[in-house]
Amino acid sequence: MNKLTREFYNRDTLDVAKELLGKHLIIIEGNKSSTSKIVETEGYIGSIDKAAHSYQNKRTPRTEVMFGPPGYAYVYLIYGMYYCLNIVTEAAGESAAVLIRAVEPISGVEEMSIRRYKKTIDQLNRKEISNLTSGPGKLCMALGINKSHNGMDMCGDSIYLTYGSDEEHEIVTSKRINIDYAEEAVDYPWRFYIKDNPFVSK
DNA sequence: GTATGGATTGTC
DNA sequence: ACAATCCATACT
Repeated sequence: MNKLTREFYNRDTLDVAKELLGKHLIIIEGNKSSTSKIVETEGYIGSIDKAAHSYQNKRTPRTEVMFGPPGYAYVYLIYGMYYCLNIVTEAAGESAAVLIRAVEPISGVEEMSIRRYKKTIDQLNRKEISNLTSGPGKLCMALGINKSHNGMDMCGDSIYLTYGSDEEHEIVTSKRINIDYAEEAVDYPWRFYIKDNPFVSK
């Protein structure tokens, strides 16, 4: 399957956020791999967005990767417990990224189940299955994404995206989640998800 | 050095 | 409704 190239990410952040829906996220580690379908995203645009870590192009050790070239991973720890995965967008010098808020498991699901619940997939109940990857922290746990992935090239060979299947999907647009502090930016319609997909965050 | 709070989740 | 849990950031 064709990989998304760096040029895909070198564009308007909200266009990238919308178009990432339905794409497949591939992670290779050793002889194992996982595939999941992106079903929910949010755009963050440092130059104008009070919800972004890099608001007003604030450059710190943490936000540095967002100022670099597009197609790299920005991974940060939230609430002292969970990691969140973003893909850097727009040209180097801009500080913008797309937060991957939810994915649908496709392959390597046994590993996801173990990482998330220390149980095999057949031991999971209905609720646990629907909670495998239905949130930004959940999907990082399931996919084994951590601080070591920060700054990784997502156009390389160990973590990358493909065009996936060409299934139709309807895109829903909404306000972003859990950014109550962001004043006027709380109302920006920069969250996108696939309508009726069961793995969209709750 | 100290203080503050968060792009979340699971449980109560 | 709220605790868990800790690091990045801002301030002294």
